[in-house]
Amino acid sequence: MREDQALLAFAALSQEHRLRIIRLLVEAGPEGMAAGALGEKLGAGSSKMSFHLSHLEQAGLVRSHRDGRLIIYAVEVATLSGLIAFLLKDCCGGRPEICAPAFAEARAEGPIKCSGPEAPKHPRLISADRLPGESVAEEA
Amino acid sequence: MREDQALLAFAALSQEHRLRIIRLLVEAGPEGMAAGALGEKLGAGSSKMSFHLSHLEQAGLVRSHRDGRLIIYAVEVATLSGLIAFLLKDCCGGRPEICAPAFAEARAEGPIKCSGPEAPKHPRLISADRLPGESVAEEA
DNA sequence: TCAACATTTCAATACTAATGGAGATGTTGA
DNA sequence: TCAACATCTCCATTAGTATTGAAATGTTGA
Repeated sequence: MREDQALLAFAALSQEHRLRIIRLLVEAGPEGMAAGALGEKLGAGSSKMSFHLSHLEQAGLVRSHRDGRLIIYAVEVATLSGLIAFLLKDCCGGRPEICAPAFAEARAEGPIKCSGPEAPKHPRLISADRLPGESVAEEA
Repeated sequence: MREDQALLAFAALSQEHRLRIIRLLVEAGPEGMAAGALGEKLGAGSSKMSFHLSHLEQAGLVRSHRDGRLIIYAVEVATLSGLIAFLLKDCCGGRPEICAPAFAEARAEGPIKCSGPEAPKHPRLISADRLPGESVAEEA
């Protein structure tokens, strides 16, 4: 991932509504979700949703396709994983004191092990009602 | 990491100067770097640097201490790893199709393996002159 | 073709962020 | 104490972002 793409992605994720859209879309999986359904979950009007969704799409974090009168948005997995790789590689640059705790923290308490083949297919990690606060053992 | 902290961190990383500051500080390691030295590397004046550095400090991504007439900035490792963990856990939520490629990409081509104990102490992964463009095998 | 619907686009407004210069603050060595 | 230095703070300006409501676009089923 190039630096300018990473900048766009960070900017896209730095807004509350957009971050929650991404979390909902990750949860929704490859089938994605209609703009209206997302707006309903977030309590945001159609115009607002359209604004943020197009922002996310420009950053390459989601893609969309029309299905009848709905427009379905789904997360662009490659960009998200590219962004994580960017942080791991270009930003944290092989310093184990940065990466190792991240891996540990991501696995600890996390419902799912991420890197193993033993991970379930459709985990539903993020429940929408857990979004505002946080779960249990956090704080980096 | 709480959602609001992650939002702050993403916002902080979404600006070209600030992203480069972080990369320079990761490269510099625990000893950190003086504000002026960073400004010189980035070709930015003192006022601009002060603005961006305090932005990064508010986001918890760097810490500072005075050393004589210099003010030394160093990356706050816990926040950076917490942010990666946030992406892995709360955002990508155990979907291996997101995490696994990130790990693979971070390791492939990357000078250093990240998660193993065999990683060198002081790798100098990022050379400043490689910042604008990119290295070799990228594109998520 | 038409009404109802889902979504986007547009325009106005308010807000926040980025920049550059001038001056203030704190530190050093003489 | 003072001049030189490193950095920060303040101010004005400019640019970009978020929000809202109204209108436009495209789709469906009758």
